[in-house]
Amino acid sequence: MDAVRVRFAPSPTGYLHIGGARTALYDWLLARKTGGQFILRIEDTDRNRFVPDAVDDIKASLRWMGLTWDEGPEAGGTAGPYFQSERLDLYQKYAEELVQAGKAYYCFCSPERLAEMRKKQEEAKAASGYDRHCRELSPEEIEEHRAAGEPYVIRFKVPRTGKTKVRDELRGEMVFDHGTLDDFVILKSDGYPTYHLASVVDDHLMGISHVIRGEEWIISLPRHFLLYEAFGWQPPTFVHLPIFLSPDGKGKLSKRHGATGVREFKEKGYLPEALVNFLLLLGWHPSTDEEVFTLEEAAEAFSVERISTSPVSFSLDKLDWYNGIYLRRLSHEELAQRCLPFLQKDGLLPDPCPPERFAYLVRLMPLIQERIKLLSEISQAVGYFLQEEIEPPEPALIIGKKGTPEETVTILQETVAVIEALTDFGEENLEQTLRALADRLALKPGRVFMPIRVAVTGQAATPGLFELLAALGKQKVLNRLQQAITVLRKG
RNA sequence: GGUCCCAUCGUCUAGGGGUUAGGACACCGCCCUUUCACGGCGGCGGCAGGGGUUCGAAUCCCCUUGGGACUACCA
Repeated sequence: MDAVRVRFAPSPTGYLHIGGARTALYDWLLARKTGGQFILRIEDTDRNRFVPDAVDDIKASLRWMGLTWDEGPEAGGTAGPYFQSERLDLYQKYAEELVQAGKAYYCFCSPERLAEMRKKQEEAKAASGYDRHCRELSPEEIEEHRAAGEPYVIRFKVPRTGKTKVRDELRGEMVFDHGTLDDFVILKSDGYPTYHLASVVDDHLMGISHVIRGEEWIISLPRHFLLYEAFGWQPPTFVHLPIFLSPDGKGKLSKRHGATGVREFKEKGYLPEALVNFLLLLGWHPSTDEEVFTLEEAAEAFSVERISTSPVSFSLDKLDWYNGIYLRRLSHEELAQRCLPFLQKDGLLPDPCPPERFAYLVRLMPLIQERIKLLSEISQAVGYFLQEEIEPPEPALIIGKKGTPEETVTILQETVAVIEALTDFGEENLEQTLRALADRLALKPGRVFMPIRVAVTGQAATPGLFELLAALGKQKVLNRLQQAITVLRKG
């Protein structure tokens, strides 16, 4: 088998979309699995929809996911340039070649005429498509138009009869009748190629062995096969990935359905490991029941044959679960590192963060690692440790469902007393002391612990009380206990 | 409208002639427990419908239905 060369070819018309990210992932995986090359090619042939910082976002998002490319922007390579806008002469040359060979022709139809034609077709409920108006122009007529400086496009001359047999690796052979195909544009009037021409020319010139792309392209497959045939080139293997449907089941996934850009997932606090794993299983399945894969493990297990063909509803619930899995796999140091930007954004830690404060953050990680599922939840989880003071909690929250204000004040006062006497503020000693206190007051441990918890954290759901108190430190604990007592007395 | 693709729990899916139709997420219950999580155990829940083929269809074929894609000088 020839060397595997796959390419991810996004169009810089927006930020890297989650669907594109999956395509890139499968590309990368196939290259890795086979020891082949992963190429990044920027398809910037639409000058109207071009978004200036889209290329940067695409590169950054790919890198964030760990999908580095062997050839492409910044990486270089011998098959470049990797921006289609820098290959215009190539497309023009090949388009012209087709014209010379009588397989394509100049078309001088104005956008207005085309719009009019389309309108009529719609009204007549006829099949849509170019009416081949310029297909049989005589050389003289063509010269006349060109001499007049009229803009033109180059259209591919689809055979009037016959069928084209195409092949998708997952779906097998499909046959398209030429009668359903129109003479599509391959070179636009601004000298830029359309996707059809550019991708075929580049895939051939770059030695691409497998084209992995979204299912929305399968309808264009016959055009691409026709182009390969016209050039006398061998088509690559095509793999069309199932489309992502919106979670509500209405149409394909789009911006209206919440986060669809890779960067948005990053900002929401998802780990790239989780996103990658989630995307991996959306359209691909191993032969085992395994569900958790690192990028390397996935590269080992991946195979094109196990990609599915049915449309995928893009529902996020499993992503949260994956995020939890990978969050818990991180070392405390690493977790802290990843949480840091979120805490800085919320003003809970300075930027840059002094080493001692970072060390304290690392110290807190074991307390919250099992309790957050998004990095963005870190501020809520750890805020009361990092802030000197907390808002006085609501009396009702301190007292709890079953307690009385009087009893709660007593509990808190007794707690202050025993804690003040403590010299060893370690977890174990704290537990011993407070359990003994509950015993002495003849109360259930929970009855004693809950008011303390709320008093020092302001929250009812927190890490274990003793580890939390130890991490907070004696002074803060005492201050907040006092504050709670004051609040209860006033209320 | 035309062309094409797709069809197993709510979701992602395994299963490709003989299975009590398997797993994961979500949901519910129980256990663990100072709260919340984590974890463990259990439960709920599915082959779109109709015809064939076959001794036997979730599995193969056809039709219907449903969903989706495309229908640009966008990709």
